[in-house]
Amino acid sequence: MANDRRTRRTKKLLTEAFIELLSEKKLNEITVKELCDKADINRGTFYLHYQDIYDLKQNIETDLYAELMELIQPFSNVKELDSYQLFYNMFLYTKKNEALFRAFLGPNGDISFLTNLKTLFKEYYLSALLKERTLDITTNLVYAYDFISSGFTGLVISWLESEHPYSIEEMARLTSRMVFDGLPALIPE
Amino acid sequence: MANDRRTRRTKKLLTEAFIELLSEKKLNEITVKELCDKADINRGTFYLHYQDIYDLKQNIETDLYAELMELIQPFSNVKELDSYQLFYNMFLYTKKNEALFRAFLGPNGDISFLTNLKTLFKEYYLSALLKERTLDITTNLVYAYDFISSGFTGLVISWLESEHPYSIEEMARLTSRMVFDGLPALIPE
DNA sequence: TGCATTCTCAACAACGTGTTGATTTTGCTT
DNA sequence: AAGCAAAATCAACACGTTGTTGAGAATGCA
Repeated sequence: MANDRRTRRTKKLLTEAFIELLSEKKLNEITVKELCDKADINRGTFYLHYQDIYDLKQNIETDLYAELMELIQPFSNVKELDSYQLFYNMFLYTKKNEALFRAFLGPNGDISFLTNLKTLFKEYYLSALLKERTLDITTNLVYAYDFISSGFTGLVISWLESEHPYSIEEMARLTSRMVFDGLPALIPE
Repeated sequence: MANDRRTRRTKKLLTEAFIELLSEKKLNEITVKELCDKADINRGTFYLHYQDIYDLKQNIETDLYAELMELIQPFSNVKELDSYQLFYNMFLYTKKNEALFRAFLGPNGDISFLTNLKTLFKEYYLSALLKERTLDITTNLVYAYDFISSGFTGLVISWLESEHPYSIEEMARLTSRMVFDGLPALIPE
């Protein structure tokens, strides 16, 4: 059932139409009927694959998380962590999936997607540090990584929304500076 | 019309019921009917004050922004900026309006509320720096403040969701350290 | 080619929506 | 305390979306 060409086609069309709709209007304003009209799919067919719009959204997100984990995974198993490279890869990935990230992180986006993204990043990034050095996990440390992962995802969002005037390299470097040196490093004089 | 005791009562009841519902289910799952049942208000009355659920939400948010601006305003007009005090006041405010912030920033929350919160904070915090020192607004600087405001709101969210094991003082101090010294300041040894 | 699966189509009851007009209740005003 | 205006209630309405159904057509697979 999952690997029938017709099924793949249907899911693909619905997903594309959904991303497109999400750039126009809020999630709650999107009806199944409207989505199917845009995708040119019979409404009954939609219900063959998804329970409702939110189920569809959930499916798309789950696929994204899986890909992201594969991307981050290698970094948490290395002797010496290259933060810059991690940031770089993340920025690169968001650019490659730009339409999707814009939809999920933009004004009509989904706060739980953002939360999951931050959590994912935080877990791997923190565990990478803990493999580099033997440290106790303190409340301080957890909050510090909350700050960093939120700051980082915030940068991703601004970067996407501002038509990325900075290159991926510049964004990764800027992130590194904020994480390791703080604000003073970015204020002239 | 706005200052009738009946109107105030209706709006208050609807708002309270809404916040309560938002802690249970997602925004899109909340129907006008359900909301009015919970608030024990006639459904027709709801439409006397709001267009729909999202209009109600918008109204609540707008009130919040107004209060927040009054809170931040003084900080952007001072000769020497006390960042710690600003963070402190913000944490204090979120604690005072905890139910509301939990609803809007929690799993069923609203991404545009978060965005607006970040923007508000960023604008005032950045303009405070620019009054302290005469600087050009560079892309670097704007992104730096994106990072900070996202990190800060991220901390607020984590803090609220973790039943705040740290005091407001500790959170404000931790934020300061992340902003001005970066991660190394929080890693022991 | 033949079989199974998927998609389409039309129809259905059920439900929430937004609005209406008539009526009752409430609160400001003097 | 009385009178007037404004707000809340109630019942009813047409409307659109939802989720499901059964039968038939189209498509992919082997």
